[in-house]
Amino acid sequence: MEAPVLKTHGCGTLRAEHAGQSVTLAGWVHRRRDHGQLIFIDLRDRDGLVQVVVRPNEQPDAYAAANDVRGEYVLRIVGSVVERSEATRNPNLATGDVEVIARSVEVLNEAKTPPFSVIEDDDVNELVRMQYRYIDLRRSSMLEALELRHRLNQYIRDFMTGREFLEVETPILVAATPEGARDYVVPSRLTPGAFYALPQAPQQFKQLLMVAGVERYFQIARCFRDEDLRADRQPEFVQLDLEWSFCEEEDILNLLEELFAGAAATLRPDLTVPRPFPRLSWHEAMERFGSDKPDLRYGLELSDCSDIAEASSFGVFSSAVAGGGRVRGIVMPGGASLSRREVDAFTNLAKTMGAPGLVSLQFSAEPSDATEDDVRSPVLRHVGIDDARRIGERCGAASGDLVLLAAGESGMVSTVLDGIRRELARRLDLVDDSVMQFGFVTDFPLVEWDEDGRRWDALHHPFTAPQSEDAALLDSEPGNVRARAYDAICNGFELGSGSIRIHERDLQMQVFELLGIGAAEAQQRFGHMLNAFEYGAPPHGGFAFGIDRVAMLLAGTENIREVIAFPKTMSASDPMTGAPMPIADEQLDELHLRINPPANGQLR
RNA sequence: GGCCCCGUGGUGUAGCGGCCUAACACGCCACCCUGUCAAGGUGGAGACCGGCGGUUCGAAUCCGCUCGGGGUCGCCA
Repeated sequence: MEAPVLKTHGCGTLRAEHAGQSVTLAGWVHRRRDHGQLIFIDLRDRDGLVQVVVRPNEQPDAYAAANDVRGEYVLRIVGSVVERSEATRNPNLATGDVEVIARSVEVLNEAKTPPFSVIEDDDVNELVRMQYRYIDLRRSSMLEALELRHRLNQYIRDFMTGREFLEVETPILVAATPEGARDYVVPSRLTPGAFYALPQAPQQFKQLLMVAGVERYFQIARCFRDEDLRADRQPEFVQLDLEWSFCEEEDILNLLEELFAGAAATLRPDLTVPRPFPRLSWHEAMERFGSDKPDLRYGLELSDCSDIAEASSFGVFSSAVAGGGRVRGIVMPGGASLSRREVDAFTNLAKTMGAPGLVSLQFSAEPSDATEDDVRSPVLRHVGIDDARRIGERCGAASGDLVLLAAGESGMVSTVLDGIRRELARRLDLVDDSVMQFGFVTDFPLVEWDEDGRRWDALHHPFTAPQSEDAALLDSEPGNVRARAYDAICNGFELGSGSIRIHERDLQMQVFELLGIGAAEAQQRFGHMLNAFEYGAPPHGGFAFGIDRVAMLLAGTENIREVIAFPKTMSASDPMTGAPMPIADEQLDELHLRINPPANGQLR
């Protein structure tokens, strides 16, 4: 690093080879140890820590200044690097072979006692951390997260540049899109009553860049979605957005595999990244794991017992199947020894995810030759020993195992068993933190039926191409049309998704129609896309993945806020700046806006 | 929108109906101390228990509402 005027060296950079040199350091007081006639100051800057020694006899002024110094004071120290004696070296410190004998100690700024420790990695209330984020970010784990993110961005830029992708910036003030996520909206002053939206993704622009002949585009793009937050979801986030002309699925998946594997190897060489990345179809993922983003680090696969249930005399089972639903199960190895109370805990978990309950079967013998005495279940007399045996065998249960079954609407059953599966993996300690298990999920359905809206909705987005062999089904059975769409997953998280796009006007119109967007509406809302398709649009496809999430996984945390410098709370607010906040009446007037208070009358 | 968890000195926790005019650790302040590096020693300050209301002779402890934080289902094309 080029030294600025006020310092010559980074604190953490000093080594034995610097011994004898005069240095000027500047940084924060990490710790101060006062021995009366000898004061040690651990001085911290971005490079790390070094011990500064201040003695009264040699430099009375420096000593006097050091006496008044407190934690987090900003100091400038002029002194000499000396090698420590053998007995006083500190092997736990990178700079532990040396120390700096201070000639002068200058207080550049004082500091109040921080609201929480910069030193300890305490579990401090996140609200407080966010209120004082500038202090929180001083903690080494947070600084490391910032550095990791920087290096990830750097890696991505180099990688994409090396493959001749062109970084192009797209607008932040864009047109609103009624589909998909709720838009963040910005009022227009020059066009009273009109609004911009903040982009949910640069989707249309990047496709238009393909029409423009850019061929290979990428952007580290800021995206906005006004939806409820989660541990892995923020209202504004950063994506690597890419689009590629004349490519097919294989090109993109291979590119992504190289990118993810390379980034992981560079940033976290200590982690294992199994290759090639497994690929499974959406259908397979849902059948085997009940999730389109399964954690592939462990098994615990699901089994379908719908046929057994259909013929069952147990009403819960038969009516579930009769009503168009399914009955599926998962095995907990060794779960037969769980108490009723422990099994009920799983049922309660299932209830939080929408299941009326769970059916449990605990086998104390091999299911194939289990008698009624070998199966413990609250509903054994309803299910009957024969079906219990069949279910146990179907699920692959062994003696000593617990089978948990969910019955009902297919989507709910998947949600519930996915949740149970994750919980079982935790309980059974099957989650290997040293592995980043990437994978691809392919062949997503093109559309799904929206029961509330009574219409077909694009699963990915309306520009996704259908698979050519399914194109004939677009009119007859749209629900069975597979899209040329794919997701990247890792350790149970969705990293991002992409697709081969439609580049022909007619097909695009056909899909719009399927989605209930008539010709007039399509022209009005997507006219620019349709027009562009008439001026030589190349075949193209692309992808976008969340950089925050990748950074989170590389950092080994399950909370996205830990890798975002200034994140928002669950209510999408920033306790430090107070955003969002009311604006002045003059501002409202200028924008021709009036506040319409909510029914409960509560305003900030 | 639903459900779950949490809210006690600066920080993290304990206390879960009277023993609490609230305890412990770290931090903070003062004094002592020339080799520590989670320094040490002695002494000290600091919360009325998120807010409001209720139950009770009595509440940090029970109940209701509310605010805030976290998690999750729905939502996130």
